Amino acid sequence: MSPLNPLSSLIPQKEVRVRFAPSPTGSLHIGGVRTALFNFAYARKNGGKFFLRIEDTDRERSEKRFEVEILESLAWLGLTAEEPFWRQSDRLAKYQAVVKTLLTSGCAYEEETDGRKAVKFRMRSGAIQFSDLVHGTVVFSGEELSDFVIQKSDGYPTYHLACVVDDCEMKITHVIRGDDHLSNTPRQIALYEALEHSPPQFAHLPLVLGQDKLPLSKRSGEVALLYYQREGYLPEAILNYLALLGWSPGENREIFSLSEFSSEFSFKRVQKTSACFDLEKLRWVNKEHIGRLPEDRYLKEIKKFFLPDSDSSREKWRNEIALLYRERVFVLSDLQKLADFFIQEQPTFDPEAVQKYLLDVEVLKRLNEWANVLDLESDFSSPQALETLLRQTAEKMKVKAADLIHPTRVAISGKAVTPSLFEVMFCLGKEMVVKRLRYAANHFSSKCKDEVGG
RNA sequence: GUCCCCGUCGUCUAGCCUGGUCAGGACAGCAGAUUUUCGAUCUGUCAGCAGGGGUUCAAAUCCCCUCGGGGACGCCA
Repeated sequence: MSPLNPLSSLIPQKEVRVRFAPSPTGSLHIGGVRTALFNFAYARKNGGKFFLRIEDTDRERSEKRFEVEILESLAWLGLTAEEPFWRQSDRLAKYQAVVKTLLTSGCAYEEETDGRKAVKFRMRSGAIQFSDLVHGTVVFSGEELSDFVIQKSDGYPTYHLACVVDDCEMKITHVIRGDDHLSNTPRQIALYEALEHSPPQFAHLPLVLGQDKLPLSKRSGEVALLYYQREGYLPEAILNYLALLGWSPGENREIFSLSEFSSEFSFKRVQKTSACFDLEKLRWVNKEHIGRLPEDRYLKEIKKFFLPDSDSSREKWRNEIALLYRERVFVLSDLQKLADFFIQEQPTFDPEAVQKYLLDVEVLKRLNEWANVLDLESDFSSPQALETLLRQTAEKMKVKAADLIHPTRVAISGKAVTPSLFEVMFCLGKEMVVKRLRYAANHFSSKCKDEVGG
């Protein structure tokens, strides 16, 4: 017995075991990811184990493809669970055996409705109290709870029964799940009692709501994790943002890694109130993570979204462009929209940009001259050389540099907004720049309004 | 309806447990700067303790009520 802490030797330190238990009735959604994340973090924090359990007791709605998708999504996120994972449909015999003992002990009874025979659990009376790690003490009264079905007429267990039986067998120590299960808890505690098993600790996390303040649903914008993956959100950014929904490190720090979150996680800092999913902030968090990526990782990730099949000869060129846009990319798929003119034969002209900078006879005349200058003698060896040349040319034309810069930008990119024009010209190359300047000068001249009025 | 949970800027939150710093930060918004544009960057700024009672010298913080939101009450999970 330690003289410093006599209690430590009396209370055996139980290994922390938690689980994420989705049902494969749809794509993994961001609320589910958040639940998985908090489970994962709590296990990590306590040197415990994180399990995955597929709750596929709804024969109608469960689909194998969703199970596969959930597995892949968790792997992509890096929320790795113990192998192998559990699947409830593999354990029907176990549930049926438990139902039998409950029937025998009188805790359950059969009931026939509309010719279908199910088994119901006899809810006990009296107070049912538990201590929730997020909410503190919660008390329900057994009288308010009615008996409930634990085995369906098809022989499958219902959620409550399967969940409790598995949590017992998996030796789950902490059930960390969404707030929507808070009122299910007294029913499950009654089941633990009937099975003569002590209940685990419970922690009910605040719900993630859609932007409309309503619970996540198909109507509340995009809820599937897969969508965010395809848009080019980084797993670390999604996890970081979701961690912020209901938890904070307690200081003014918002960008952190999964391992930082895991080592700092505590239920003491978990919010009791539900949180709205804010796409704008997620985008910002994603941008912050993109900015923190090592260059090679950034290039590797962006490659999935920009010229993914380019051969090695264009690899260098693609990387130059990607780097040019690095601080402008919020989600990886932004690049293909922002830098589309690099890979298109002709840029797609933004009508507003054209209107503002190109529809002027004098401007187009200058662009033509400028194209000739570039064609004849230009030094495309560096962005700096191009800038010098442009400023000299503007001076000869007796116009401000900006009066040549903006039209050039629109002519070669079709856009009013790009990174530094000289970097863009440099990446695009002499041939393409000259060609596009001449095309614009020619093409838009017919569209200029005769200002003299005719 | 009954029971349970929750209520700090538009949104995410710090502060609450252990009353006493102009209620702090972030995203969005707005304004300004850079003038090679802006959805980039930098700077500044607006905005909140749901309401009402109490306890106290002092309440976002403790207590009660009201109101508001959410959840459960499925042979869904």
